[in-house]
Amino acid sequence: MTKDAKSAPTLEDVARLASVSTATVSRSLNFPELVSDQTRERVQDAVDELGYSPNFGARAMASQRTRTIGAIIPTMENAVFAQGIQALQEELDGDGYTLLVASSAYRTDLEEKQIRSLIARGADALLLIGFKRAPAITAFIKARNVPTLITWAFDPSRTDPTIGFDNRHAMRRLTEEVLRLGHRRIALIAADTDTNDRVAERVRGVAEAMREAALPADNLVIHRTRYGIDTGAAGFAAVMSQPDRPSVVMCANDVLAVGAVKQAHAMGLRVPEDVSITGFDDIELAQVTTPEIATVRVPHRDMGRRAARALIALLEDGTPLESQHLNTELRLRGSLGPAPMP
Amino acid sequence: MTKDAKSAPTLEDVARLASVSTATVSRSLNFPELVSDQTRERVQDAVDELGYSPNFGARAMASQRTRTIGAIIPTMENAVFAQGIQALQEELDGDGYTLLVASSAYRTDLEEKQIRSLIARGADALLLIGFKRAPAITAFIKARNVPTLITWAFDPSRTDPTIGFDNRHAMRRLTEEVLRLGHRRIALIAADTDTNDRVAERVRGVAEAMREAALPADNLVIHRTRYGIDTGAAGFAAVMSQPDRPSVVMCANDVLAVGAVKQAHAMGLRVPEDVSITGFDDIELAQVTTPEIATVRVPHRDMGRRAARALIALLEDGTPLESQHLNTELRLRGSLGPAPMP
DNA sequence: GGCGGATATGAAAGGGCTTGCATTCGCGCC
DNA sequence: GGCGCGAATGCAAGCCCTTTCATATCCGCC
Repeated sequence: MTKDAKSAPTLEDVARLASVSTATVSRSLNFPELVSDQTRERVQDAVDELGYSPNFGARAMASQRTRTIGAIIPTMENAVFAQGIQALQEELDGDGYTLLVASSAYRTDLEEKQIRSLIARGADALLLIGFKRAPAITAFIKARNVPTLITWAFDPSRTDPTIGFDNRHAMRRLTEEVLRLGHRRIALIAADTDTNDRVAERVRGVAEAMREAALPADNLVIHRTRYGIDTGAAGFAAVMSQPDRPSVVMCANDVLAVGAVKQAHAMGLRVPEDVSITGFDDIELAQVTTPEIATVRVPHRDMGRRAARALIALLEDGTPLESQHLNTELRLRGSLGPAPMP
Repeated sequence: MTKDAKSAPTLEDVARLASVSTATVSRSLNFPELVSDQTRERVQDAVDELGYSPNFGARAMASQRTRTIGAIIPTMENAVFAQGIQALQEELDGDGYTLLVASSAYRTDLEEKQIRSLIARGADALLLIGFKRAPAITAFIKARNVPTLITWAFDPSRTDPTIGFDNRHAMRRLTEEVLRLGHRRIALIAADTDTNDRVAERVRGVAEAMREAALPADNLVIHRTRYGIDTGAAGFAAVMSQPDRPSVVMCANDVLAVGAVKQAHAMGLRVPEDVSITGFDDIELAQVTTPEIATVRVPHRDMGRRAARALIALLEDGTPLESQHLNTELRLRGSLGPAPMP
């Protein structure tokens, strides 16, 4: 009856039970090789008997590290980031690191709050999506000396360590393919580009390809909306109800594209005979519609895994973070076909 | 030049700059009403100037609470839990609580690890999915005195505080509807029931309805598999390649059902003319296929919100957790039709 | 037998915050 | 004018661990 039922056993409780000092218990748990077999066993027994597990806060405070990586993603509601984060998590887990995930709902103010919170929680490093954020928060991270890795984007002109892909280039290639199929009037459904630089790049990619093909800017209609199947559907309805209908509706991600396909069905339009639809990301969702969605394959898992490896190498051996450029691939599927004859 | 560029400013730094004691700074931040306007202002200025934010570990240690709720969900890879968790998070956030989410990949051993980790991190309360777990870990939670709320399930015979719905009853009602449409041979694609009690209940619900309709147990074929669109497709292919084809393939969740629909297309089977398909959960995904999937609507968001409210009420005012039974609703959609004439 | 050098352990100093208790101050009131 | 009281603040203990430095022990070897 030596312990209060209410509160967790501490190192000291274990030490007392094992008749050693707290230092020895700590070593026995963290550096078993520094302790004699006999002692280690006694300590282990005590630990088991008490059901001891170390207090994270105290440990963080004493050791000044947490083996915790913080990641902030824009949303958990759809699968866009799920795979990459899952891979990140698995890889970190294998090396005894814990991933803390927060979601910002695509809001920069929330992202800032989450960044502060993760740093306050002692995250040894951060993983963020995209480049765009307020200078103040970037400065804060720098001042706190927290290593930070950017993903889901790539920009050679930036010096921030990045493991990602070139959104603009990928979208440009997809657009070139679209143009090759004879499409001339393009609608683009995309999220807000002010806070989402990946989308801004994708939009730019479309524009670039069109410019290069000497098409007037008027031939591109951009519809802004939140991400969602429902908003994709609404967006599709909106762009298709205009006087000069586009022959292809490109979507800045697959979730929107799925909504678009759904809406096309609802409006009695055949895809791709009447209208083509494209997406971006190549999440599983892209292959459940009929027809399947033509899209850009993003190496989500690979990106997550590499990010984990880079962060671990940094934290364990001090290997500096180095940017890595990953390739995307076109996935041309049934939803994209030749432009209908006028 | 009073601070080391490497390390974060502390309460003491702020206190010094504001010419007050650390106690006053602490109070000024946590209980502003206890401090004079003038002092509060000085403190705030110092905080801003230094870019101070409190060290979470130290705070947790000193105050013995973290305003953090831990949740462990089986997977983040699909949307089954996403909505509920999102709602939970939003509601907690509004009251200054932080949600820590971990995923267990449907593995009990991982879930245990995560539970320990969340408790070590000082979670003030836990939210878990379903009832099934090892007695040892339940005892551990009890010993640590961490309030725990169960969700995504409901079992009146259990005393554990639960906010959820009755999986068995829901599936039974859906099955009754299936039988009413003349189906007699049923295939059921479901995840492993040993570790997943929600699924076990759903399976039981189907069996109950069939027994009540005096159908022999042989008329139900159960195919076990992991959750996934691909595994759903494979499962569908498997059950449909057997000699005595079922007229309906019921799936224990929508993700599997989507895979089934996809596979039906691939096999040239018309849904529901040749074969009916049903799901469970009513996630967004269920409405992107053609035809849309008949399923059971689960009040995800409501569940998340209520869970948050209950936990906050407990932590703030000591209001004991009370179980709440939420209702599900059938969503009969195009994928379910009358059994074909033999 | 005694000494050097591993090897194993202990004592104690933080690390940053909260909070009970003590102290100070200014005010109203008798 | 002095007393009591509430408001504002300070002091210092305590939360639980890690880690440096010192100490104790044991071994082999000259």
